[in-house]
Amino acid sequence: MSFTDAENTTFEAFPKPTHDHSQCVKDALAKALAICQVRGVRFTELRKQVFKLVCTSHKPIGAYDILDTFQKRGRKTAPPTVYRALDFLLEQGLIHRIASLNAYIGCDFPQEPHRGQFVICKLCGEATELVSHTIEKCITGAAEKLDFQVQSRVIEIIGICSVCQ
Amino acid sequence: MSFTDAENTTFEAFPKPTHDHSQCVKDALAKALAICQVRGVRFTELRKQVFKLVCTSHKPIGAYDILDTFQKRGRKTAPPTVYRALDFLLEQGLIHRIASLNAYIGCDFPQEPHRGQFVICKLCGEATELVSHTIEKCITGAAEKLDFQVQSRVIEIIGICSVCQ
DNA sequence: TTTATTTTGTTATATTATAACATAACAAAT
DNA sequence: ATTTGTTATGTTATAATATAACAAAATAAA
Repeated sequence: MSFTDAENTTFEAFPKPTHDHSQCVKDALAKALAICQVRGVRFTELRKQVFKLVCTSHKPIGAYDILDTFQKRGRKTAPPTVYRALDFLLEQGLIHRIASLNAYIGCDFPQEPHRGQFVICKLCGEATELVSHTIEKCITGAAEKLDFQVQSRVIEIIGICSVCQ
Repeated sequence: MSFTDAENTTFEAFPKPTHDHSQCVKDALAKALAICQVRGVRFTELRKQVFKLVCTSHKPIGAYDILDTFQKRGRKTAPPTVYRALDFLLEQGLIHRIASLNAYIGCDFPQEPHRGQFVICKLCGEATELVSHTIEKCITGAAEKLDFQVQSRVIEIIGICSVCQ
């Protein structure tokens, strides 16, 4: 369930440790599948497996964590296999990359193209996504004044979440 | 020369290729020196050399570029030497790290502690710094609603600068 | 069912960053 | 000035993240 506040920021509440995560994964998978079907791109078994691993929790996961999991499961996997699947998922907007962590997280709003803005807890590692139109506007405004054509943004807010305080 | 706009965003104009860059370096060095003196921390020769290399241009520079330059100059240097100097400069707020590029850039406003917000040109690699209080407020607002304690942020805007269009 | 395209596998290597321990330089106190 | 503690740098090795280049397999299109 997502919220939209007075400043026109949409966000998911910070994931509570008690929430039913299997439902998150189920929902995310269903959405991803539907999106790929509509777009006529292939949600192959490999990509699905990588996506599921990224969605395993709301903590951003590293490419090599995914690799290790595959290998522990007995699947002989090399880095490019994982990175290619991640690249596909990034292109389709099904996941985001967290630059400050070199890690990947499932997208909460994959239906519509958007730029993720993230709030990341240093202690538990959990992260949640914002879509703030105010931040967007402010960035757009500053960019215009600089005569700068914006193509992408990295917005990551790091600190301590409500659960960990 | 920096500007402040109606949305309370302070920024440097995107560096023009014609600007007198030696003056930038001179100013930055003077500021850095003064700041270190006031704080009673040591702006050693190594740190100064690394700082000068970071300030060589307004393009964020990689740690290994700095390393290579030292080595080309005949100074036998290993990565930790460079990273430690960078860490010092980061701690003192004299430079910033650009997470999306794994690179480092001189700070335009080192006098006062602040969070850098960056606008980075994909084509020429040049970058400039913003200090937008509106973005700050928006982040703070969203964080409050999430009951989240903000410690740091990564704000990087990527696109095409006025010069490269 | 051949052909073209896309996806995945495989090997090697590039890039960025840090751990761990040794030495040197400096500062403070006798 | 000289010992002592502290900070900074040197050195070696390695960890962590990511990509290049080419081969094989799977799928889609003709």
